[in-house]
Amino acid sequence: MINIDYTDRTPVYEQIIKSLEQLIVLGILKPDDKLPSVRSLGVELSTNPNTIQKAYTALEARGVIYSVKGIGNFVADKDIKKKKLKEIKNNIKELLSTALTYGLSEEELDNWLGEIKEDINKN
Amino acid sequence: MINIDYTDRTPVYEQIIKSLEQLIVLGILKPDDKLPSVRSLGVELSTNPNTIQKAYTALEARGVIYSVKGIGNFVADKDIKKKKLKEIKNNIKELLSTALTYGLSEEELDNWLGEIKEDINKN
Amino acid sequence: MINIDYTDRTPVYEQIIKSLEQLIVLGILKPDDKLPSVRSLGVELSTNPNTIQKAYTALEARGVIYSVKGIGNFVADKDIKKKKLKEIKNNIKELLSTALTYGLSEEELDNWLGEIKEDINKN
Amino acid sequence: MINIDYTDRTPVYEQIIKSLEQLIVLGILKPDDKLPSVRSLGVELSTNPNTIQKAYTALEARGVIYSVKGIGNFVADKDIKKKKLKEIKNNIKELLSTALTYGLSEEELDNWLGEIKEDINKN
DNA sequence: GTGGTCTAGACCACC
DNA sequence: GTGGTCTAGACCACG
Repeated sequence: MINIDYTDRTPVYEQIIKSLEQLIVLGILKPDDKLPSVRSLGVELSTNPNTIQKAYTALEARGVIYSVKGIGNFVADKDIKKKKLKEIKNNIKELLSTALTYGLSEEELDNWLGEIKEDINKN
Repeated sequence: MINIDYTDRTPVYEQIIKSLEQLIVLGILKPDDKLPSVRSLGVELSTNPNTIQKAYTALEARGVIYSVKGIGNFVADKDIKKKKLKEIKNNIKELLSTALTYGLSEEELDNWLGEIKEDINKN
Repeated sequence: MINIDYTDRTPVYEQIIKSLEQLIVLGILKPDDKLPSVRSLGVELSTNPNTIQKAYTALEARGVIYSVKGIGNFVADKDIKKKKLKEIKNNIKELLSTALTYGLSEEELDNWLGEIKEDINKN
Repeated sequence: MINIDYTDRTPVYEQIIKSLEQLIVLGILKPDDKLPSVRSLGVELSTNPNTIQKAYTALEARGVIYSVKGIGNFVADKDIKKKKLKEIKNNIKELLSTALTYGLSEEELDNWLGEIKEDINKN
């Protein structure tokens, strides 16, 4: 379920975080579901268990999962979806505003959005 | 013209690259304009000339500037603008498509875009 | 496997780049093979790790290798061979065309090529 | 008659040397012809007179030109052509031999040469 | 003065 | 341990 791209410059632990958050947002992992153990996921992704641990610790700090000592890690939050969508919206806003300072006219912008929506619908 | 945020975790040389590209895209630096010398910019940004050199070398590798030994570095490309806008467009497309896989309806998406455009026009 | 000529005026880091590209083209280093670490190669070539780093960074920018932080650098491209051969072909073409503008007749040219091929076959 | 490409990484004075040698090989500048003065060529190429002087000094060291104090610089050698052609031949030989070590078969090589000759004849 | 290369030594993030 | 960034200081080639 999780794919790591070692070619990518983004750290492995961040890729794991992103993947897990996605699985939760998509509802594939539901609240109180048990996450794979640090060791087993380490084997599966052929990466260092420390790296998995780092990802889990970060997710716990964000309140996305909670850990029960000696038992395992579990999905916590139901509101990641909202947070993620808000995040995406802000990113888009920032991108569009820099595009405008780069001289993109409002008309071109509307063309862009049209094209993008078409493109996405194709796939 | 260039501001470095030393508290920012993104490398100084990348901040320099980004700033210079922006100045070029905005037309403040035009083709064949001379860039500040590695030493002078080093003093100005109170950073090491090697760091500036690294940024300049990277920009040259990308074809954004060209360098003449013993003379200086100069703006090369007139098409960075297009490239940058394309880059931004692709980023937006990716963000929107993940938003949709996260369950955003087309209607909500249009609301988003409306709000975003309003927000930007305010400033 | 890599030899550096410090009396040569071409920069050390370029010599390293050239050597590594050759090892890859010759198939001695294959895709996803791990390159020596910047530090170990630095010791081996009795040069500064920064110089190795510079070579690796340039190779990564060209898409010849990819780097994984904390792990190492790895061979990426399988098509360097084609690129290199194309490069050579273009160089030959340029040389021959200037030879012709210098007044070399087509007959002499064919003699040349014959001699050259003989010469190479001897060794 | 002389074009300098400041984008090119090869030093200006070497570009000047190459250009002058070419003019001589092509017979545009003939033995005992007077070369432009250091100052006038400096103005023409909008480059530093020192740079021109450096080129002239190098050409004199190679026996391609001779200088008469207070009078000017003059074309000397009639055999540059042979030297140049020999040089080109050696370069081609080297390129071909590396191409072969890179795994180019003799058959492919013959194809190459055919294509190259065609290409040149077109222009 | 300008770019470019290199060294020595340090520090950080990642695994 | 690995890559990556940065500093300080030096030297060379070029114009």
